[in-house]
Amino acid sequence: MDAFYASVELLRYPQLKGLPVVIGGGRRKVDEAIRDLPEGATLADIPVGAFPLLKDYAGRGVITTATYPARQFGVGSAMGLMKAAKLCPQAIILPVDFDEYRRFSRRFKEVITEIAPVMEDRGVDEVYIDFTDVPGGQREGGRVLARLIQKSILEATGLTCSIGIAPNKLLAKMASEFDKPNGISVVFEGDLQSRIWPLPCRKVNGIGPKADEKLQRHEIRTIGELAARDREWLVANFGKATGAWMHEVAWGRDNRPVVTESEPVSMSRETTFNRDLQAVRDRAELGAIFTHLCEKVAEDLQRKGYVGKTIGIKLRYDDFKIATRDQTIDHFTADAKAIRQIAGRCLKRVPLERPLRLLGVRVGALAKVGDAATLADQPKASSRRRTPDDAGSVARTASLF
DNA sequence: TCTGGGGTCCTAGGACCC
DNA sequence: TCTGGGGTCCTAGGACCC
Repeated sequence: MDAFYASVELLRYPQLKGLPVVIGGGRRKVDEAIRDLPEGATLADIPVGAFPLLKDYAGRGVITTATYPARQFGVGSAMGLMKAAKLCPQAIILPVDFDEYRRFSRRFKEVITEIAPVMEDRGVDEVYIDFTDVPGGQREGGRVLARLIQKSILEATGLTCSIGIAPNKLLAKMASEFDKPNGISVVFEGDLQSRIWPLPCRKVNGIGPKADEKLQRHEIRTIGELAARDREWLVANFGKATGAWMHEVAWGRDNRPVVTESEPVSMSRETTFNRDLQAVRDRAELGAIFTHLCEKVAEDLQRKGYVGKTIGIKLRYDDFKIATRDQTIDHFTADAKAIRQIAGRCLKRVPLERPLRLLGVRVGALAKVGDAATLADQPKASSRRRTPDDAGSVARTASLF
C-alpha cells in the first residue's frame, strides 16, 4: 500500500491532500481541533491551520509514514521527529491510529482474497499474492490481474497500492518498488541483469544495514557485484547459510512458497517513556507501567485465544542498549497476575543501575487455548528443567537439613 | 537530530537426557 | 584418568522486517 497510514488519514482529512503530512505525533492538539469544531461540522471541516505542525512538536518518537509531498523534503519512515522538524518544519503531524489502519488493512486484504485466494500476510500494509492459478493471472505478464486488484482496492477503500509481478517473492518485492505510488511493474527472469543487478544490495529483502556494511567493506555495492563473487567466497566470508543465501538471491533465485496461514509465536507490549526513568527514584511510576503492560499482553492473548509459557521482559537503557530476560514456566497462561509475577522475577535478574528508556513484556511459546490443555495433559516427565527459583527451593530444602 | 512498536528468525552456549 | 554422540529445550542477544 502507498504511504498507508498517511493515506488512511487523508481519507478522514481530505483538506490535507497535497500537503506534507507525517504520522507519528501525540493526540492532544488534534483532539483539541476536533473538540473545537462547531456543531454539525465534520472532520473534513477542520481548517488546515488548526492542525499541529512538526516545528511545534516537542515529544520523543519517530515518523511511521510520510506523504509523498513530505518525502520531497527528505522526510521518511523511522526518522526521528526532531530531525524531520528541521527538514520540513511546516509539515502537519498527526497521531498514529492503529485501530483505523487495521480496519483498512482487513478491507483491502478481503478484496484481494476474493479475487486471488492465495495470499500471504506480510503485515498491515503488505501482502504476497500467488497469481499462478488465478484465471487470467498470466495475461500481459500479470498486468491485467494487477490492474483489477488495484481498481477493486481503490473502489472499496479509496486507497492506492503498487504491485510488482515476478517469478518469485524476492523479485516481486523488488519490482513493487519500481513504480510507486499506484504503479505496476513486471519483472521477468531475463530482466535480472538489466533491472536487478544495478540495484544496491540493501534492496534485497533480508540484507539490512549490518550485512550491507560488511558487503561494502568487501567492495560489494550492487546486487550485480554480489552475483560476481563465487559461492565459495561468500560462504567463507559470511557463513554457510548466509553466504549460500546471498549467492541465490543475487542470481534472482527464491523458491519460498506463498504461505497463506501461520500461527503467532509471541505477543508483546512495550512502551518508551516520555522521559528516562530510574529504577529506584521512579519505582512507583515504573511499577504502574509494568502492571499495565502485563494487563495489555494478557488482554491481547485472551482476545485472540492464546496462552503462553515463556514470559519475558525487555529493557532499553538511556544508551539505547537492550537487555532481555525470560523464564519458561511449566504451564500455559494468559493471566495478567501470573504474567506480572514471572515478569517481575525476570526484572530482578537484569541490571537496573542505568536510567531506562523503554520497558516491554513478552509472552512466547504460544498455544491455542484448546491445544494447551492437551499439551499440558502429556507432560514430558523427565524434561523438567531447573529454574532460577528452584535454586532457591534447593537452598531452602538444604537449610532444613 | 537522537533513534516507535510489534513481530520473526537465527546463533550459540549450557543443561539435561538417552 | 579421561571422559561419546545425538538430541531437545532454555536463555540472551542480535539482525531484520513492516
